[in-house]
Amino acid sequence: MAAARQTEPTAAAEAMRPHDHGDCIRRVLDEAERRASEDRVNFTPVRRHALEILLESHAAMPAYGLLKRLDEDGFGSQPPVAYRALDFLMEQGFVHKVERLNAFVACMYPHETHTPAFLICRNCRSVAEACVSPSPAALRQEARAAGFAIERSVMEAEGLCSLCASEGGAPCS
Amino acid sequence: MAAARQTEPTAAAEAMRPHDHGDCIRRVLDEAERRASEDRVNFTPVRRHALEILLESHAAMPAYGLLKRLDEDGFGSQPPVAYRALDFLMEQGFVHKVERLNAFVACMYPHETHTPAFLICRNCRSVAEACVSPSPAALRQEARAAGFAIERSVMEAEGLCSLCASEGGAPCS
DNA sequence: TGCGGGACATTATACTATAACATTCGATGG
DNA sequence: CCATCGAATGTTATAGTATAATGTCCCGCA
Repeated sequence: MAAARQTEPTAAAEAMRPHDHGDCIRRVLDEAERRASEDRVNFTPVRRHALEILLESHAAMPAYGLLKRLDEDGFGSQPPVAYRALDFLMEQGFVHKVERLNAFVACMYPHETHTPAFLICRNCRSVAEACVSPSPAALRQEARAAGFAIERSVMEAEGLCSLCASEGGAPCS
Repeated sequence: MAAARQTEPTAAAEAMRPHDHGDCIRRVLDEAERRASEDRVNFTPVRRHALEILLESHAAMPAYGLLKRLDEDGFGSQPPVAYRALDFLMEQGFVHKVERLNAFVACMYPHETHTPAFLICRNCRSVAEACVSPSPAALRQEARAAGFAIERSVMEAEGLCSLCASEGGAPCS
């Protein structure tokens, strides 16, 4: 197992490792619930369930994968079902889109607005959200000089996670 | 005109402004030509022409937009024509994919390997490639701790360019 | 009671990307 | 000279992603 080679227990390192999702699911879901009622937005069943599904999977999930799950659970089978839920969840900052994969992940740090940064394994598609803010400062500087108003930004790193690297290409988890 | 409000003449600021593309097209194309023959890779007519088209447009172009242009110029009308050329150009680092737009831009700094960073106007879809390397260092640090091997990374900022901001939503150029 | 708006349902379609296999053509070596 | 190997291209089909457009339902509120 590659897990023994970890050097420091960072957030990304933790996320890459198998662990009990029960705790983080409950924690994030509670936080989302709280934020939603605070902001007076409508956290409807389908929206809540979509978030639950993404939290369970704890990996990048394509919209049509989410849709399939929602359909199985009785929420409808048409694309807008998934995309509307995702739009809402992204607006609220509960979910990020991983552009490189055309897939979606639940945000693990919903308590703070941030520039998400992902470590994406091109082999098993596992996605760890780094909690660093990888210097949007420099980009903001550039943007200011260009008169450009940044509204959203993403940094994505693709590569091979430790498990996939050590296990010769087998998908991890 | 918003251009008067620029503070510093950075690369992004320059790219956002209308200018004579002739020079940068020739410069980049020459550089690409040189690098291709140096690396013994096959810079075929369709690949070269695809790069020319992207350089002319100097904005994010979708694959099917490129395909349409290639078809008009007699290079074939089927999707693989465009995607194969794009794959080659991206491998060589002559073109970047702007994930957020599912679109492609010619790289303005083909002489050096870098982590591209884009300033994407959500209104006119203009794309300026910033020449800063926005601290992949922090992400690399995280990645190392997680045993994750970064192979490619991108930072994307979406917002409103100065022209679109000042002209109330009209597309620029 | 009527009205307005947000959420949801439904249908259709546009857009993005790749799989799979056939063909061509030039370089290389026997 | 010819075999053949591989890179590039041609061709057909299909998978996957996303949104437009329109109508309905339901709840809060004047």
